[in-house]
Amino acid sequence: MDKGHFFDWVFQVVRQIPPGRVTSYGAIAKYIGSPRSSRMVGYAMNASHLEKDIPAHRVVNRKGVLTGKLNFETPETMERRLKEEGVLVEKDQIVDFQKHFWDPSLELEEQLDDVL
DNA sequence: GTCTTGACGTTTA
DNA sequence: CTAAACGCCAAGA
Repeated sequence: MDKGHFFDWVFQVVRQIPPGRVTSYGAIAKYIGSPRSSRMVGYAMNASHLEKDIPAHRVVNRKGVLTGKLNFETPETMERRLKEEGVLVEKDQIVDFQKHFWDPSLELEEQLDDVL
């Protein structure tokens, strides 16, 4: 609940994204309790390259477009990694985005329920 | 303390 | 249908 942990929350959620799945900035923002802070999620991703084990390539905008691919080591890294995980990408856009979509507010809820 | 900048999302023209 | 503008909120200067 600490304000300064906004980035950390984002990082934690992104780490939970399973391979072959993708999510949106808005979904993460909503999950951490700031539905209007979708931009901040992307902003946090910008710093994610400093962190470790942050699959930022699995985070795209609501349309499923690889907006931040230029921010990666190389512009092709994001698309290549997604394809390696079985996610088809056509012109910087994920094919069947909704099909691969992973909603933390849903998926993580089941995990919590399973733990409880 | 203010001002600028964004890997976004929604609303209007 | 596409394009542009607005709103949103946290960090860095």
